[in-house]
Amino acid sequence: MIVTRRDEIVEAAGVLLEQHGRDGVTMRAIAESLGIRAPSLYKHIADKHELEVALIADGFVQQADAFEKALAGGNDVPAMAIADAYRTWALDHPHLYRLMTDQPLPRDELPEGVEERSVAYVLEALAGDRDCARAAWAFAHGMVTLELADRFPPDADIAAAWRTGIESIVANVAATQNDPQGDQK
Amino acid sequence: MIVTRRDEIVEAAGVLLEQHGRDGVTMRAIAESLGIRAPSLYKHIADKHELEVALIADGFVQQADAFEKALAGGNDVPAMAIADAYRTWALDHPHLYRLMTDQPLPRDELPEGVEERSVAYVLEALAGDRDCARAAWAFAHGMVTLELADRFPPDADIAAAWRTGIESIVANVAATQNDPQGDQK
DNA sequence: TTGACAGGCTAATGCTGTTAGCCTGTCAAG
DNA sequence: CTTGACAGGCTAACAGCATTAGCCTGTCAA
Repeated sequence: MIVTRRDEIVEAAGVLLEQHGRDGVTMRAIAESLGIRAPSLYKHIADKHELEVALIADGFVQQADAFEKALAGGNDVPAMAIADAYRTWALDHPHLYRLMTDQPLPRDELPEGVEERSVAYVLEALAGDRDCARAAWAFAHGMVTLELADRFPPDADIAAAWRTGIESIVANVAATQNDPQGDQK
Repeated sequence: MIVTRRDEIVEAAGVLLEQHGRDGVTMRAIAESLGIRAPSLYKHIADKHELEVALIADGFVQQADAFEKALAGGNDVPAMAIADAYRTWALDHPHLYRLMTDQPLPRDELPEGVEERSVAYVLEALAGDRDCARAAWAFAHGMVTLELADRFPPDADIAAAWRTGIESIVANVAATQNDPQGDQK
């Protein structure tokens, strides 16, 4: 597998992002960590935005890999396994996670299928119920961003809130499955 | 009620935020909309951060007011009323909403009680169940940010996902109420 | 040997927040 | 009245940001 200069640039940007957060990712810093000057970067990438898109795409792949591993584990309730993996991955890569979710997704610029793969695992874990999958996804995303932004009080039992949320939604899936037409009782 | 120059500055910043998004809020733009020059702003505020904190504090008040009005409405399920108000307010003030949630909350710099008031309504709507309140809050926050970031596919029934999520969590509250010790069946 | 091109470079531009230092109008104290 | 302080403007300037223009050099194919 050949490593182009562009790949090196993206990787350097990724390292800076993890280590120094979003503000640490400047064109000068990226260039410096490669031993060149900032304007030279533009021989390989169009602009900083393209760099961010590459990082985001990378993030989706990593995230989907984490989901896959979690589901493969097996014994757990699938939804809970995904939820754990979601939280763990996000807390392990806070800056990348925020980069991926802070802004409208630049779908057109992302490689085909990269987003879908990640979403597919969530859908699978919720037995294909789209509304529940979206609710679970939103819940997980909300939990993570609130935790990353220190919005929960210090004494909050965050794990309990996760269990409560996921169990509630899973129960709803089960109910819908048993009673697909939504007939009453 | 006296309006200080500082108030005018904060208000001008708020208008710019609503109209042109976060990037539109520059010290020069704020100054220009008041007919003065950027450096003069520093006679009234310490730095841009202080300005953002003021906008955030304002946002919490607005949000809490919206919740209050929603709960006062009455006939609905309280949790659903709050959820609707949450979504509506956020979609009406997308830039302010993001400013409020994008970054770790600068709690020390916020006026006392401003955050608590907003949270209290959510807790009230969930019958005081803290885990469920946190789950519901995270769910709502996640739904809003995903919607604002265009993360749902165009054909997604967002309202249905809201209903699914809130109903799931409310059902869980009811269950816990009836069975507070968590005994089985 | 020539010519093209990849990939560096410096210099410069226009944006950002922010500081230093100056000036002027208002207003209270002597 | 006059004096002096101060509030609140101002210009000039700085450092850091992404980015562009234009130049130079080493490599490699024709």
